Amino acid sequence: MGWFTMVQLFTGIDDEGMKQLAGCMRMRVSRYKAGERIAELSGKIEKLGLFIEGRGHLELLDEDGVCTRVEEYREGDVFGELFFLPREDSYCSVEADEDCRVMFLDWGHIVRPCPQSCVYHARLISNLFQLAAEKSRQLSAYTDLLTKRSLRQKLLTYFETLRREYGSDTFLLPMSLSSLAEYLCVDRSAMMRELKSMRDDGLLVSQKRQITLLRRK
Amino acid sequence: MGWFTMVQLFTGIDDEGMKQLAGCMRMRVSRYKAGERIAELSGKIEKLGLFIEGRGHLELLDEDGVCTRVEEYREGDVFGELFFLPREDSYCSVEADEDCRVMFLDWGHIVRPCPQSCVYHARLISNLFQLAAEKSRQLSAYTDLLTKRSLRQKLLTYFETLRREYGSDTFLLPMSLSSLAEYLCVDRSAMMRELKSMRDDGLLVSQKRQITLLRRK
DNA sequence: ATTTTGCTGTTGCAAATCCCACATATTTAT
DNA sequence: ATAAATATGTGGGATTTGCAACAGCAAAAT
Repeated sequence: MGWFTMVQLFTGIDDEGMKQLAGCMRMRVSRYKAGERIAELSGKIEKLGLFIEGRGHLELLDEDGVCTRVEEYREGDVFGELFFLPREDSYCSVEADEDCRVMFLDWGHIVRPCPQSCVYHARLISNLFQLAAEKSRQLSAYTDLLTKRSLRQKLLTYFETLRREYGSDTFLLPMSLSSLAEYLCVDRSAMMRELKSMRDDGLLVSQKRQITLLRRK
Repeated sequence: MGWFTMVQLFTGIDDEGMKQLAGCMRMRVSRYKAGERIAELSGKIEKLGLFIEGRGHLELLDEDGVCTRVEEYREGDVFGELFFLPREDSYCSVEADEDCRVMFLDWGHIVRPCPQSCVYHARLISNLFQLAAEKSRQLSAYTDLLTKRSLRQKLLTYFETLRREYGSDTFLLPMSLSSLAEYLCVDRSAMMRELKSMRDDGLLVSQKRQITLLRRK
């Protein structure tokens, strides 16, 4: 089987299907050097890209000229207006952090009814819906975090998702403590203090990025 | 033209198209009394509903048995796993707040390639993608708010979106000040204090729900 | 007409959080 | 191997925010 079997966008599609889709969707692969611009996102759904090799990110230039990295991409990740629809008045682009190979699919051909009305086409659409739904879920989970009123609640909520994900009370944070503070939108020193306080209260054991939740309930 | 022309889900679809789709999608309309359960959402995309009449909401029962209203629906609004995909371990349902009429579309028939590969079908799918993208954008805008570190920044960010929306420096808040505080996840009295401080600093004029932004930049 | 309920506006005080500064690992680059 | 950059851990002190309480007002219910 080809490389694409590992890509969520193409789950359920075999070699035969890929061959058929490649023509039907006008798939094309482009190469980019680190630092190059891969695509610009508009206010309408019209592009769909897939990172085949290398890493990149989506950045947003706000009206004050401030540039922020909004999403990070690596092999297998998709981007496009379906997943991030910029406001009309902002400039938004996907940039290569390393040398990349990126596949583009023509949006018009995705939505347009396939002359052969092939099952592969339907599967691709289904996969896209799945990806869109998961993206929403992810965003919801994040807002759920942010709406928590106290630092402790934020940490616990986040740790809880990690516990579920790893299926274990002990896990390693997938990022540095500094980054975690940023992610939770709190001050790092305040977070360290709160972590200590949670250790003191017997809620968890922690050392560097290793956390063990106690008091399962 | 029919009532459905005003519904985002059916934009671009005429009477003829609706007739064709109705059979093709196995559309069916059900009635519910206030308080009744309209649907349960699972962890897989398999349902799509549309409020034709009446209001309702989506609620989530978390593992501790705490119930929260997550989304509110009125005429023309859609719901389903595409828009809110619950975690496997949670119970999630749509409930009627008033007497309702709700249309259901069969998800299998939406994704399955249409034997006639009709353009209406393609348009519906396209509309669904559009709705999914807008849902994501909305969530992103909200997280953007919540990631702001200070109360003042939260207020300004929110007011800025209202200014854009209304196209005017003066506007009426679409909710009570109390609800706004909840929405921004801050204490109401703290918010009132901050509003006063912003008035003192000449950033805006405000009285009750009426806001006028000064210092446009 | 009266009561009840909810929204607005304000205050003192307590608690949580942020900012800054420093010391020590640990990792990365040269 | 050495230097530089980044990550971790801690603390003091200023600031922001949350909490609780109250009063005036307006809308809605009785």
